[in-house]
Amino acid sequence: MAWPMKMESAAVIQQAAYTAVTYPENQIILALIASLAKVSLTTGHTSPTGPTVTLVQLPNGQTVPVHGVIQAAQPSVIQSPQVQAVQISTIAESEDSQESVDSVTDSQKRREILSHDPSYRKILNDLMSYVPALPRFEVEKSEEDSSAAATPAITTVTVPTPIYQTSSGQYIAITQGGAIQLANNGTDGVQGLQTLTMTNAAAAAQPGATILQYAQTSDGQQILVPSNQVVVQAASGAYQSCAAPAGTIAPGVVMASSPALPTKDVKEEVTKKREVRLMKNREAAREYRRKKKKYISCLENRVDVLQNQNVILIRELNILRGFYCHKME
DNA sequence: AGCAAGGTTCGTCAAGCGCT
DNA sequence: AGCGCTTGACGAACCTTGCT
Repeated sequence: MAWPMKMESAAVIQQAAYTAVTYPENQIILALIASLAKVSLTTGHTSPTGPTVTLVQLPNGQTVPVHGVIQAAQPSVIQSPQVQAVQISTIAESEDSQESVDSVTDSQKRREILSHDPSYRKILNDLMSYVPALPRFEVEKSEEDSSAAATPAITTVTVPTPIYQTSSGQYIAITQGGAIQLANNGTDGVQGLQTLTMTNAAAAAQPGATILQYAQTSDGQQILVPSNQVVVQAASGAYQSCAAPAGTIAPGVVMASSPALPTKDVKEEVTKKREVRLMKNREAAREYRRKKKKYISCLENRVDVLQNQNVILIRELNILRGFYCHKME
């Protein structure tokens, strides 16, 4: 078809050149574009209110001011997935492909969400490490990280998560309010839910203290209690917890620790330490695998982005080839 | 349904690294 | 040096799939 074309072709050339020059890996394409079209691009300044005006000098010496169609120099797709998505959708629309529009919209949304993901940003930064001129994403601390940071040190160090599992598979969660919830492992978890009410007399952690203590439930099972809490058994038989001033126990209260835990038994101590270590490592392994999965999914998304970008560039190259051949005739 | 092969998930161990 | 965290490797248990 005949180009209504000077403007459009110039815009395409400029867009292609811009796209290519933005990504170092596209230098070959850029060289090809330059050799094919033999155009020189002069990007005008962007007024605060108006669009960029780009002067495109065509091989015959004619200078074409290009408005509107050519967007002002914008951040690279590689920097920002959202921008890439816009570019893709523009071209997809011109291709009259509803399917690709839909998929692009989906991926746009997906990338928009992902762009806020620290793992994704880290990947992007890694990928951009060979493009020093381009700005980096600031890797945000994830929610878990920030929440972990806000957690008092004593809690994190001694008990990473207040959920414990007994030797019989029961799960024990110690809530913020100090209640102990018991849940049976397996399908009947709800049925087996029990609650031991605990009164947390002082929320403040005692820094530096590492106390391993076990409370015994009604069915004789031992449970691990955070080191900043002392579990005592009141006269009524109810279990209570209070802040544990390091090494001191209020007189007159009966410790509910298991009789099977003689404090001077080194073997027991070693066993308990090992259990804590295993529990921590178990949690760490879970967390590591979770992060790994997230990272892999981000990489997969990155593959999608680059594949789309590749399609765009090839398309633009073909257009330019056609334009060049047309000019030569 | 039963079985085997392959895949996935999870817990554990151990090495390495950074921090104090 | 000791400690805690991260991460690769390994094995066990469980799940999925294809075949008979």
